[in-house]
Amino acid sequence: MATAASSPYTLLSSSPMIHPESQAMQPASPYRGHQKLLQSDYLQSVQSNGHSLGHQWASNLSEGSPWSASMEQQDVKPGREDLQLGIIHHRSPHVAHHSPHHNNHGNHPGAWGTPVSHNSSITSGQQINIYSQTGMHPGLRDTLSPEHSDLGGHHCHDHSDEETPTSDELEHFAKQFKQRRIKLGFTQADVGLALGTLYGNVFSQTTICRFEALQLSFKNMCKLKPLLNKWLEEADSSTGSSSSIDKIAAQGRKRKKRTSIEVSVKGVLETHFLKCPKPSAQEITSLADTLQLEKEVVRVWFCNRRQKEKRMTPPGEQPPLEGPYSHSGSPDTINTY
DNA sequence: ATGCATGAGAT
DNA sequence: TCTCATGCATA
Repeated sequence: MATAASSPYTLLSSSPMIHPESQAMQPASPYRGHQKLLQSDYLQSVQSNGHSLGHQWASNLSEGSPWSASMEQQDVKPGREDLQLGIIHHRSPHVAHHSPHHNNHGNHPGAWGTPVSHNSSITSGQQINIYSQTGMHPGLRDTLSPEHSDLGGHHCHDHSDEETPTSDELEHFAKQFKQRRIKLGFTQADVGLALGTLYGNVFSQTTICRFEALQLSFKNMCKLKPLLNKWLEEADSSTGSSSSIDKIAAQGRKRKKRTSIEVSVKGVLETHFLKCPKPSAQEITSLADTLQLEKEVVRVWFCNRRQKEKRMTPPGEQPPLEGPYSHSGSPDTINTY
């Protein structure tokens, strides 16, 4: 495997490989959630701004106290007018997408596999999960509150669009998306950039990856789905057409180096997390002191840990059921041509 | 693919 | 200060 030269912090690190991908696919269907509460209450800048990176760490190689003294955020905005990469948008088959946002006020976030035992009303009530309670993983401790504003069954728009996809639907879409993406020869990073180029929302490889792996919150998945779906349409519309992948040179700023927490320390943190997922500032401080970590690091660790819990596909509950036989028995129907 | 990190908004 | 969306850097 040709490994890209890992330049710590210089300029771009765009791998010159237009090579589709090389990651193992996970045919697993992690969760079997069934919750149709959509909580897309916000529709943040979905367009109009293509880049909003702001925190750029000054090249501070010294790891003495990276983020304590000089953390200036001088955002360099690369005026990328419009970058065409790969996809040429020339025709849109059918742009059928209305505003899928009927803002529901605060609901509980995350909680994918939350077994809604009393799901009474769905937002747009149309696609009921037939998998009602086939098998839910105990790994997910729900955040389900008995109160869920149904707000649903009155103004039901029965548009067969991306109203409120179910977990199963999202799961399927993600899977299909990945396959097509790969078939088309795009990397996750390509897609992320393309989204920015086409719609003004740039996403990183990370996000695309997490989407495909269903490691985002339900709400987040719902938000991204339309975008990715659109990209798919565009991409497959221009199949065969010259797909020249151009990458833009990265900026050259840097960020703080990632703190590596030792495994043993992680173990301690985990233990504490199990006891108390939300330690107080005091607790965090003492814990940090004990572990000889900065308080911020500990605090962030807990935050991330909580987030991880909220995402589905709890670590360890990923059934990769792919035995010795690597037969691709996927009855997917993605044949467009 | 993931771990640690940032920042905007909600509390 | 937490949550939530998101990403750089890294394994």
